[in-house]
Amino acid sequence: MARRRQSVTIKHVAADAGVSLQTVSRVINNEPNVRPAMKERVQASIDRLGYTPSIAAQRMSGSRSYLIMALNDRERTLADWRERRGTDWVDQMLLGGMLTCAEHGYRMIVELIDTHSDHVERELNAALTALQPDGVVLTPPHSEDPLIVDLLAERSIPFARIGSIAPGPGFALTMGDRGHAENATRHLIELGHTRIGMIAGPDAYSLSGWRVDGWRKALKDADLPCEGLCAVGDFGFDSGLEAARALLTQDDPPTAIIASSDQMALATLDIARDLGLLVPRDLSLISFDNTPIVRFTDPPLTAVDQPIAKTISRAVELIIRSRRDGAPDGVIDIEGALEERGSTAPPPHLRRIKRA
Amino acid sequence: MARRRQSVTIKHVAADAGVSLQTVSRVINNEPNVRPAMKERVQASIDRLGYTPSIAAQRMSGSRSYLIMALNDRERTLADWRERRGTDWVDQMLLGGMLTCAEHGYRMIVELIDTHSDHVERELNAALTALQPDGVVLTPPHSEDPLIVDLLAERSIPFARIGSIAPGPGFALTMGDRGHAENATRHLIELGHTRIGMIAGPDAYSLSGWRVDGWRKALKDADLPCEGLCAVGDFGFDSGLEAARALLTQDDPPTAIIASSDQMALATLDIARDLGLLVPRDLSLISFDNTPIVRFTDPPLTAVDQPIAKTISRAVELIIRSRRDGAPDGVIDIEGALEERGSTAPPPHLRRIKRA
DNA sequence: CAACGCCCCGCAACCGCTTCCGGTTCGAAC
DNA sequence: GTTCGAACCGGAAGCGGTTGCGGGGCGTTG
Repeated sequence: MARRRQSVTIKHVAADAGVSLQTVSRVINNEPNVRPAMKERVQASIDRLGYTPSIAAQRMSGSRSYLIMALNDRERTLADWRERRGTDWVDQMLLGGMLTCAEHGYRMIVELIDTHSDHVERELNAALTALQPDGVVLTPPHSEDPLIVDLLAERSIPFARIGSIAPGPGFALTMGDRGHAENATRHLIELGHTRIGMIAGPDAYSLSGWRVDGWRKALKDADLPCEGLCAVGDFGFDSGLEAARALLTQDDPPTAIIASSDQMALATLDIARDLGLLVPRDLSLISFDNTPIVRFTDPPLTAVDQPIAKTISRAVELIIRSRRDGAPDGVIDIEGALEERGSTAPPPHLRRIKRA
Repeated sequence: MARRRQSVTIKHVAADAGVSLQTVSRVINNEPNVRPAMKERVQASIDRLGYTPSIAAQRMSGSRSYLIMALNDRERTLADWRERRGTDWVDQMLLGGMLTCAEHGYRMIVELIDTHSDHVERELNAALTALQPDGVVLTPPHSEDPLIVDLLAERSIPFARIGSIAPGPGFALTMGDRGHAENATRHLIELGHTRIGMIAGPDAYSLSGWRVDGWRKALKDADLPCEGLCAVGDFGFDSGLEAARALLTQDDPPTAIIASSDQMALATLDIARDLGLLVPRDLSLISFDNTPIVRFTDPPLTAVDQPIAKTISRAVELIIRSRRDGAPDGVIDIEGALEERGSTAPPPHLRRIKRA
């Protein structure tokens, strides 16, 4: 029971239990062909000595490293961080992934990679050979980068593509962007809005397109116009300012806006204030993401919750299980939900009618 | 130049350069006794093949794992996350640490550990032997847990204690809590406030005490009272509600409050609204943390910025350098700053005088 | 009762890299 | 032209596990 400064190794356990190394190894990995009595004896030694296998050694000899790598866009992460905007993606990713990894004896390690750089391949290769992860989680925009996807496929490392529905290697997971945009739009239509604007994300992200599709479909189903009601941003605050101003200063401005990110919604809130518009009296606002911030704005924002953590968690599970069960087929869709808060209400003209 | 599905190892490089393994190893680790010409040749092969050493193998043979472990309190992290409060600590920790690690060829891995549990020791030991990190970063309350500190010291793993000034093994880093609380209080005094309340953090955190000390000192220097003006919370939103209510519903309530966390400040904002107090007209408010949320509240909160990322970054640097330079002496203090926003103003009675 | 096969367990090799140590080469001093 | 030390390079062991394979025990069968 004496605590030692050197870690206990499999050798110590073997000696303690009076068996050979590989028997201990079998017990650790739950392999068959070990008598229950023997298994128990070895387990007792393991518990008593407080033995834990070194993942470095496991990786060296066996094929598993018990590491899952989560890739993120360096530039965007750094920008978000530098400007103290909150880095919800990294945050949610880490937590959702970490917990699920822990449940299976794995660990998650976050890696930042430049996206638009000619040495992406080199960077990724370096990370892969350095860490030798058992799986990789890709988030947008990496999940749609053919270079990265191909590289992982070529190395036959299981990986998950979040926010991509393209067929191809790896598992595809989405967060119901199309449906949620449609629902959000419909929600606004039901409140009586007839001119509903959209601030879309950048084209480089497929999910930007899906959201626009959902918005457009809901409008079409209700015979409402969408021309001139869609502005494009880059998910960031500044781009949101510009997009919101463009939408709200036109001749017949929308009475409701769906923003493709919380940051752009916050920007819209600012522009509305500048223009003397009260939210939700004069303008209804729905955002995507549902980061912690939107609960504390004035008014709190109605938002589509993006279940990032849940999605990453599912991705990790798929990766870990893929060793046994193989790849799942089709696109896995994780549902979020519209969280109603104070930024949506019937449009001004309906109010006036009611008052009259 | 043909890409291979198997990683290139040191053997391939050695063969390609026509030298032995250990020469390559020397080049990688920048060891002396390698002729420049030879070094160049080997480096060329490394570049051409895109070789990166496997950290698992490096850990196995040598003494370095190139991993730094960041410990966090599981319960608190999970609670923060579940309730979508934002997990700024983890976030900032990860980013600050990750970037600095990357600069030195290290990687950071976040580990959650239960704090108030009898198997802390077991959990920590397991993580240490599994990962064999080259260093550990401890945050409050772990940084003040003797069990954890002793365990790390015993294994002679370099580690940093953030938010602890106690002498002992490891490096101590703080974020100027005492001084910042004093400055914040003085700022309010200069605005004319004479009754300044404090919502402190839990006693389990030493920094809670330091902040109270700073607040008390500033008041004492100005001959202002502090009796009955300090309430205690646990950094969480709910505890903030209670503390704020206690302070603001007493007979002679404070006209300004310093909250020891953003969450408790947000709670104070809610209570003030309930009591019909306008911030900053009737109540000035300063918070600690300066998480992204406080920029978007109404009004935006004046806050003491806690330079978590910078501190973690420094901690990582110290750990990595300690191999060469040994431990720094004394407590390292990373300065934050008071970021003035819209939640502080002169107290009501002064306003009335001015108006009169 | 001998032969056969299955279930257990252990010996040895090896994963990719570093470290210890011994051998070779080269330039300078005598 | 030797001698000698420093600089440079390579052979071999070993880190802590896993995997392939071979051997002993024991129950089943002819």
